Amino acid sequence: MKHDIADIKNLLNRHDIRPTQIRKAIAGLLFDGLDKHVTVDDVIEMARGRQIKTSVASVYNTLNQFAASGLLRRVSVEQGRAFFDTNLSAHHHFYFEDEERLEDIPVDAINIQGLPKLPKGRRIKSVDVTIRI
Amino acid sequence: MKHDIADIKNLLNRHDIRPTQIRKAIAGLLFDGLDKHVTVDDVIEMARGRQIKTSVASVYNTLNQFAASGLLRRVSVEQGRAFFDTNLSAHHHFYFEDEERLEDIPVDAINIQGLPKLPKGRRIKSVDVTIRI
DNA sequence: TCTCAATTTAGAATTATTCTAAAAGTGATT
DNA sequence: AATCACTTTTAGAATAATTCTAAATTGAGA
Repeated sequence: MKHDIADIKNLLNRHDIRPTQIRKAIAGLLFDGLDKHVTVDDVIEMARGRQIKTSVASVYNTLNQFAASGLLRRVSVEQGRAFFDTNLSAHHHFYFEDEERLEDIPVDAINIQGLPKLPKGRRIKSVDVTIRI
Repeated sequence: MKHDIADIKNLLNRHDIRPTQIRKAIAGLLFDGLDKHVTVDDVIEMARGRQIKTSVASVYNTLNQFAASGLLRRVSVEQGRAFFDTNLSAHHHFYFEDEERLEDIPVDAINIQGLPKLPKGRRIKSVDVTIRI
């Protein structure tokens, strides 16, 4: 589902994020209904391509805040750059090492049976399955 | 199984790595029979503690080479530092986010049934399961 | 022991990210 | 619409992990 401007504002409001200019602009780039895995540089380029004037620091601020608010999922597959995933439903990843690129694996394509018992006082924050290919 | 000096030399030879001073020294620190997850800084500190004189660049060179030769497994759970895992048999990981620390999960504690079909011309390099807690 | 390619090293360079503090924007209230 | 209190944005500096460079050192084989 593609979001229009009102949807984007609503989405931000629902997550207690003040819908400022650049937040709306970046949300508009990211939440267009297509699942994406973007780096900070990707977002800077996308913004440039659509004449959105912003700064490197703002892109970092915004993506970090979106991730902290549960609007994006941060994916660590490389020791260098971070990827941000717009697909928030449960799923896994292929990582194409040579292309430095992620691709979603539907959750039901992998059947995980039985998780290990957790150390005391811990709860699961996420279960990440990455298949490197 | 704890390795003595001859074992370490043999281990490097078997992996076509010239057993130089610092390589033997770092291998001696890492391959003592206990599974470890170390960062570059950890190794630098371990070396210092045992009066092994070396440089930051050499630790990077050595760990990178060990990883490339299959003597270590590089683990990417954070966007910043790399972890190097001395346990080469199949297993998974707990990642303690607050402590920035890894712990092994035995392979049979998680039962993965059915992997997705791979994109054309690809083969699996690794299947990494990380449970963030 | 000599030689030469491989290795080590200190420090510079690079890259991703965070920090800082000043300028601009925001939303509520007159 | 003007004011006010706060939040956000931004350029550039700072930080941190890692790689690069080029000179010095080492080590395996003749």
